[in-house]
Amino acid sequence: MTQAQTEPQPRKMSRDTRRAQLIEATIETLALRGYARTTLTEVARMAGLSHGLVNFHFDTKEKLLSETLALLAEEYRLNWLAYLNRAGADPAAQLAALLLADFDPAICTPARLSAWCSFWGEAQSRPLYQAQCGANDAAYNACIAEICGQLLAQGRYEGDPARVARVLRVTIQGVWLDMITTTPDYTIEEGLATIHACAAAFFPRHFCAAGLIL
Amino acid sequence: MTQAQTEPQPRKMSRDTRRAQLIEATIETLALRGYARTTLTEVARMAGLSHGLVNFHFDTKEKLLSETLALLAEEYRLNWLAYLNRAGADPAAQLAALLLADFDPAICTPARLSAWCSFWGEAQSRPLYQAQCGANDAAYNACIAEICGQLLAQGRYEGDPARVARVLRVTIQGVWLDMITTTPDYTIEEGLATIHACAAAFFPRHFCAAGLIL
DNA sequence: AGATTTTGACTGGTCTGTCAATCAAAAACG
DNA sequence: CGTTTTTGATTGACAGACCAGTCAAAATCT
Repeated sequence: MTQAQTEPQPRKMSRDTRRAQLIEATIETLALRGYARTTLTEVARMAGLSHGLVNFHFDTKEKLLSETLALLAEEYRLNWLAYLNRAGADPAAQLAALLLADFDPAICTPARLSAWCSFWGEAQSRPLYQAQCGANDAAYNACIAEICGQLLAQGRYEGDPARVARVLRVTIQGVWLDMITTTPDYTIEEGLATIHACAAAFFPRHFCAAGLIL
Repeated sequence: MTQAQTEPQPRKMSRDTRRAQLIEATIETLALRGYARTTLTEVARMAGLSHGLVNFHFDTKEKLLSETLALLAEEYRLNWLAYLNRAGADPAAQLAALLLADFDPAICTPARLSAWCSFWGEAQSRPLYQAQCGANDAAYNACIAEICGQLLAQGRYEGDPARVARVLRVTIQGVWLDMITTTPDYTIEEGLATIHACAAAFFPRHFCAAGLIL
């Protein structure tokens, strides 16, 4: 999790355990060194293992990065789906849940945020990101747009659902970026407050700076 | 501007012209190949010149990238300052100018947006970005926060100036990201409409989806 | 001619992917 | 139950490729 050569570690571990360990080391390396300087040797050192083992488990560097992105995407997807399921049927509660989901401590980690950012930086020039996350992103966009549409109708607000949804979505993304680039980085609470201020601007009878009203 | 070996080109050009040409080729390469795969050979080929010339004019790859980022940052800064100066003293007009500035065709180019995105992806792990853009970003943030504060006071709106400003700022950034990553990419008009929808949510008596009111 | 730009080959270093050897655990055996 | 064999994970050295930076020679300009 942290650096290298800490515990002696059992020499032989299950395939899945090692793969998970190496993917975690990849996330840490992406965060610490950036995409361009993420090397197999660096990842291996971060995991406290040898270089050859990375190729043994993942064949190529590209597959390692691809599976790392897949893990991030899947844990992100499962997280907001879980929040959404717990929220019930009320659109305001659903929206509040979606906003909260992205600041869950399991998702909103410095290392994970930085890793996401590294992938975004390369996304434009590689099919990898779209192939891995395109469907997930589309599902999320459709979901938050649907919820915004319902809330706009229910509260008799004016506005285009797609645009309101897009503003909320990119505000979350932007706050994520801020949280890792600005110095000193601000807290999860401040990030959430910013999103809630945005939601309150669009839905003033349902949201305030502290979050959902009621 | 586009690919390589098009015109025969005069062999000897002024120092500054060549440098500008190589920087432009760097932007194109960053956009096309991403940060990690941007090599000096690639940049030189994009400019239709030889590899060695890049080192002749910029010494190191790092200096080339640094000066490329400096150019982007400076043309960005000059652009919004020019828009702001033309806007007069009214905070609503100033804010409208600031929002429009980021969608100026000279700034809001696919290649430039992609290049920015490449730098953001590496920003977290390298001091380069902060050193080059930290002051500019801080000035921009202070400026838009000041304007938002004035407009909030003038219009008797409620809200924290810093948070409103941050939402507007990251919405612009997020729309930029969307414009290059989503398929099919949407137009500058749709991007502007999204920003205006956001401004209208915070300042409903000054902005509508079409922009500044009055 | 002298100064400056431009080229392309070359070097040293780094990275990825391969592979034979090694090692630890499990399985088979006596 | 102790020993041997098998299996599969692990290592580190190595080869091939690529890249940044150097430089001597060539081309171009003044």
